Amino acid sequence: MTMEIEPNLLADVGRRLRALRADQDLTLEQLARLTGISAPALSLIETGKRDARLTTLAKIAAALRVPIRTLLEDPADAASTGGDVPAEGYDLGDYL
Amino acid sequence: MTMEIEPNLLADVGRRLRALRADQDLTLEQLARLTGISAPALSLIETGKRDARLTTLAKIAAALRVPIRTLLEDPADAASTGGDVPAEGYDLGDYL
DNA sequence: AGCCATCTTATCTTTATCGGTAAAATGGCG
DNA sequence: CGCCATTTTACCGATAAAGATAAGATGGCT
Repeated sequence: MTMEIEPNLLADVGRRLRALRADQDLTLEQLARLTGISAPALSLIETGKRDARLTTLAKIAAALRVPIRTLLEDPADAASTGGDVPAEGYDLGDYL
Repeated sequence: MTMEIEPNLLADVGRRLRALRADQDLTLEQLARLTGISAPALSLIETGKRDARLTTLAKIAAALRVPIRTLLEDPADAASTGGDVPAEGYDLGDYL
């Protein structure tokens, strides 16, 4: 279960981005000036229609003054922060 | 201090990626098959020479069985997980 | 030294991001 | 209702990612 790449990853990140921007009462135009990313590009990212590059997300996060990881984490499962490694006894079967 | 986009963001992510892959004793070839991303592309990402897209990082994280955020967080400042928003009384000055 | 696995780098093609601009939706608000 | 800000969408050109493949480089190991 859940082996796809989370099809709404982009939409989720976009939603968080938009919420963050709204929190600071910024328009796309203003964020565009802060980031150097055009407003249309920001719109596409926020609406989950564009697969942004890592440095692009980093610029936006920097302008919004939040760590990049904030854009990716579900506030819900953010509780499990502290233990990450998958137990190491993980076998890939006949995949390899 | 540190207002740039963190010039070694890609190198840092690459290092974490490589460490994660080493932990599971995977070769680039094997990870390539698991992710659908070519081994050369993985190599470029791990050496910080390529600015990967978000879904690309997501595929790799999924194959390595770690949350995507793991690739972006410095284990050092991972302690501060829990409070993110920058206090809201943040002013952008005459930037806008 | 020679072999072998692994990783790196290079080249090429396809595809997508991204900035710019301009034009359409959307949404208040008087 | 018509304005106006904001956002969305569409097109363009330039740059870059990503797959494929092949050629080097690196390193271990007998």
